[in-house]
Amino acid sequence: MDFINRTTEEIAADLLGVKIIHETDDIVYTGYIVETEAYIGKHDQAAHSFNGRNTKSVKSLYCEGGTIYAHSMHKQLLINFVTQVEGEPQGVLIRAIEPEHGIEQMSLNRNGKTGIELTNGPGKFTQAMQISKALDGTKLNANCLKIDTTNRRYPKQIERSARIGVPNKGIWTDKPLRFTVAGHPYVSKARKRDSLPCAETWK
DNA sequence: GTAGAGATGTGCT
DNA sequence: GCACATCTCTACT
Repeated sequence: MDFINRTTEEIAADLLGVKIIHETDDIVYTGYIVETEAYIGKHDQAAHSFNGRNTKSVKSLYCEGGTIYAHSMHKQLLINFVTQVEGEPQGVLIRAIEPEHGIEQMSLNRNGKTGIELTNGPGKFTQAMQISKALDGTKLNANCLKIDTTNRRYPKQIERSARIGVPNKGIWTDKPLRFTVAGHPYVSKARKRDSLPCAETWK
């Protein structure tokens, strides 16, 4: 996976279907990415790095591509993969996954929830997979959080739409920087009548 | 199942 | 104090 020599939008689209792996002491969680959002650094009013903002909490965004940026929000934890070269603060937010291994433990982590409620939101899948803020600033595949681009899947169809939870940000509110696997039931805010069985959304 | 309000913690101002 | 890249619950269809 090349996190540097492509635009952040291309990377966000290519991450759909990639296998994400989190190894803990007791169990290994895996799943497939089904929803991402691109944040385009200094020019993007919705990005934490807008206008070159560089405070302690966003400094991971300024690292080189492949670094993990973890940000807490309303008691939740959100995970981004940093893109581009060092000093260019762009990244891809991981919003939802289809769980594969460790589902029973995910259900316990999620207070007994089952089905799509396990991982169909950015704060939900981090809770289900027990991802911790300690990963902020570390690199992908260097520690317990990894991606597998060999045993990955490929979406039949990719859908673009405006990003979620980004109001009043001028033209950036409506920009189609959100990428989803078309029809996938684990995509956040999806209507159930619009979704297909998981197996039918992959090539 | 859907829509809307309230609850929350962290970090910046 | 306030703004948030959110979640959950309640009330209603």
